[in-house]
Amino acid sequence: MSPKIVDKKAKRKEILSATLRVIARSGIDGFRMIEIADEAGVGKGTLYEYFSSKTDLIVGCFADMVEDWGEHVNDKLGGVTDPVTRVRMMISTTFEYFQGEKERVEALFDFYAMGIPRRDGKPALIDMSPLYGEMIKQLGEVIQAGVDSGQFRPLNADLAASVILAAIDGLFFQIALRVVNFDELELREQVGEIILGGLLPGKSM
Amino acid sequence: MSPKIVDKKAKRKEILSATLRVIARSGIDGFRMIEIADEAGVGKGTLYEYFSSKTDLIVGCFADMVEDWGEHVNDKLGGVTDPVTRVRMMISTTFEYFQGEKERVEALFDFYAMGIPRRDGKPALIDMSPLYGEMIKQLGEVIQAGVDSGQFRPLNADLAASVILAAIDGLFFQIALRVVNFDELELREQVGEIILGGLLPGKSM
Amino acid sequence: MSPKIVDKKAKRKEILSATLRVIARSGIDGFRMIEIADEAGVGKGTLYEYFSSKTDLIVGCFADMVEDWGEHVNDKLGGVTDPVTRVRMMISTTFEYFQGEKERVEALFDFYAMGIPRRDGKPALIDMSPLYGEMIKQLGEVIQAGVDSGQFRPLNADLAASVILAAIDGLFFQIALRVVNFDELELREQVGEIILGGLLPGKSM
Amino acid sequence: MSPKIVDKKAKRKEILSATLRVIARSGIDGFRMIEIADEAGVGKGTLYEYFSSKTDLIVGCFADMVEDWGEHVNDKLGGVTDPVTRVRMMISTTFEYFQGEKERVEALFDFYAMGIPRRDGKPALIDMSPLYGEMIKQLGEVIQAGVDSGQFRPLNADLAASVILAAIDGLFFQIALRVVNFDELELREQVGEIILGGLLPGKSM
DNA sequence: CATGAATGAGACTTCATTCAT
DNA sequence: GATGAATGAAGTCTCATTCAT
Repeated sequence: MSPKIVDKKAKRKEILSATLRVIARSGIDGFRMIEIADEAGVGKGTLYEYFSSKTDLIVGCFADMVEDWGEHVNDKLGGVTDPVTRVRMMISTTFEYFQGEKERVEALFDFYAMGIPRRDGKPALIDMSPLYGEMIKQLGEVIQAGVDSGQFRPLNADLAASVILAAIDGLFFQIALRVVNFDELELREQVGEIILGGLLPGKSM
Repeated sequence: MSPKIVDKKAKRKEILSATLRVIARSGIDGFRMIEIADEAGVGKGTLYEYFSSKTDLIVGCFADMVEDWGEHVNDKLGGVTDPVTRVRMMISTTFEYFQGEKERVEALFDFYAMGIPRRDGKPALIDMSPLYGEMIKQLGEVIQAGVDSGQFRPLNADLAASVILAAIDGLFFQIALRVVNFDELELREQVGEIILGGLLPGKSM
Repeated sequence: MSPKIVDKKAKRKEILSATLRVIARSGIDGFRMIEIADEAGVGKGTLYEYFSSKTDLIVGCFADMVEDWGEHVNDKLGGVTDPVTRVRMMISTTFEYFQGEKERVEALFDFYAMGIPRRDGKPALIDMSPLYGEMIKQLGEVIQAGVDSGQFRPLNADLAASVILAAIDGLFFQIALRVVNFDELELREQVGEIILGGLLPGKSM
Repeated sequence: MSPKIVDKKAKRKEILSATLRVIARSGIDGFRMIEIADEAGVGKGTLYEYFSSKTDLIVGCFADMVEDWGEHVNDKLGGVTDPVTRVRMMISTTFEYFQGEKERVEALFDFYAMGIPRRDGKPALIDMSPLYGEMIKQLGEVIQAGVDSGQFRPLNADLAASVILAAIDGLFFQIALRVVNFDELELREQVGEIILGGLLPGKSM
């Protein structure tokens, strides 16, 4: 009579969380739906109650991570208005976020591979262009503000934004490869300064 | 007595070339061996005369590209000794190499996804750690020379090398996403300067 | 909550039964998994729910037949203690069992071919040595008892057991070849007596 | 001008000999044409100069062995006319022949499996019925002569021939399994007597 | 709602056979 | 005559997805 009460929201989140762990562990091509089911502690059929297909699950997992990352960064940058500080904090909170759960970094490049538009016409599973376009735009505006205020060198703000985001992505790859390790705060800040170094006007350090 | 004479080296190269094009077009998980065979204009069985498995083919394809890139860069950097010039040229020739054949960029992140070490114990298909370790070491030495000569700011040379390589990787991703396009020389040089900007001592530009 | 309920034991048995029929019909090398699936009325994938590989299926099929044959013989020999009767009945019930379903005889030599140890090191798919060792031992003990009681001539009991089992095997081959046909009880008993003849002390018949 | 002179007969024989060794080593389903080529020291294409297909090669190999065995037995039985001696020698020379080259025994049951007529209509690769029919007929005549002369008990001569051939076949199987070993002459003769025992009139041995 | 047994499309890989040299 | 590179048909096995319970 009284239908079982299920917190669909929470179970969905749990499935997404399990998916991230599994992708990090087995890679996107390698993993099987049964792994997700086992990891999430549900039956295989249940996955299809929440996601219409494997692809849908992967896309949902990436979208969830991006949204989560966005919230994390926005929380931290809340009232900060100074351009230099905003850029510096964007970099540091991003490292902080991804290093908080290693799975995020380990899964990241699986998602990236899925985001490349292919020549064969069929759209990439995940269309990341809008995401990157937006990120570049937002970061570019901050940088432009910094340029206008004289805190940054006069440079192509959008290009600078591209490079900063690129450096972060590339460093995540090296972290995933385990050729660098930024767990120590000091190193992380040094990297931040090197990245920022390209923007700051001449200083002797 | 006089068997058919075949240039196995050339045919192997042709298969690798076809493989790169197919990976760029269809992605690493998506492509099927028959696609490579068709693209290379050989029979399916022939692929297995040259590569023992799909994995072997993928690994061979990446190794071939890395080797080719290495030769390309070394050719260009031949007699150059000045650290600043070496770094600048490494960046520019790398962009030049990858943009020379768009397939390289489009396939790159498929390879990257395969290079991530997984928690599940089984080794990554492609172990890129040594490659990156070596690249960081070599670039780091050049940067260190520049630091010693006062041409670069005093900074952690290996970390700076990491960041430069990271920025290049990350920019390739954006190129693959088509959110940036460095086909124009001018833009490419601007990017080079932004990346280098982090290393150069204060200057007003 | 209430998943589909399936009698896995019965379905496994049905698959084994289908396998025997298919091997009898098409031979061990010739048959394809789809034939088994069709014969058993299940999908191809289902076979792999019950057996991990084609080899596993073949091995299981033989093991099942041997077990079934053993039970059949033991049932019949239940309370029989007289050595001569036991040997005679072992022979007759074995013929009875295998002729009860012609597929058994027709598949037998496919299994036998798989039981031969190969020089190349890799173990035979089916290790029949223990089975034959055990059969010889058990039959040998019965014969020895007959020798001790004077019902059989004094002879090497294990060797005699070997020869009896050999004659049965060899006759199955001729049955499969259709050069002899022991469907008639009379012939079957004549054969039994010829085989036994080697053991019994001089008699004029 | 002068065409290469090749002893096709000898090369054919060498290929057949290599085939027997390979079948003994790898089994009939397992072996590959390249193995035969390597074992015979010729190219793969050369095999097809002498045999039209893999099947043809297998059939030729078995036929060759049977012919060779026939000659061997006939040589030994040359002038022997006494039925008992002929039967005894047929048994002993057959053991001698097959144990002379272990490959023969090891390959035998692969051939046997191919000789079973299948229900699916298509004829067995090797039709052994005529061979066995002929063997039974010939051995049966000898036994009948022995029965007529009073040297054998009065029994169904063809049935007895069947049983004797069956016992030999079955013992070869046990030899191949390595559960018995008749390399020692004494054992071989004991076995011969046990087999013959079924035929000889009462004697106390 | 939840489950997992069943399914079959699809992909890799093998290997007998061909044929240009 | 001899060879072995090339081929593609064919078979095993995987795994996303469905659906009866």
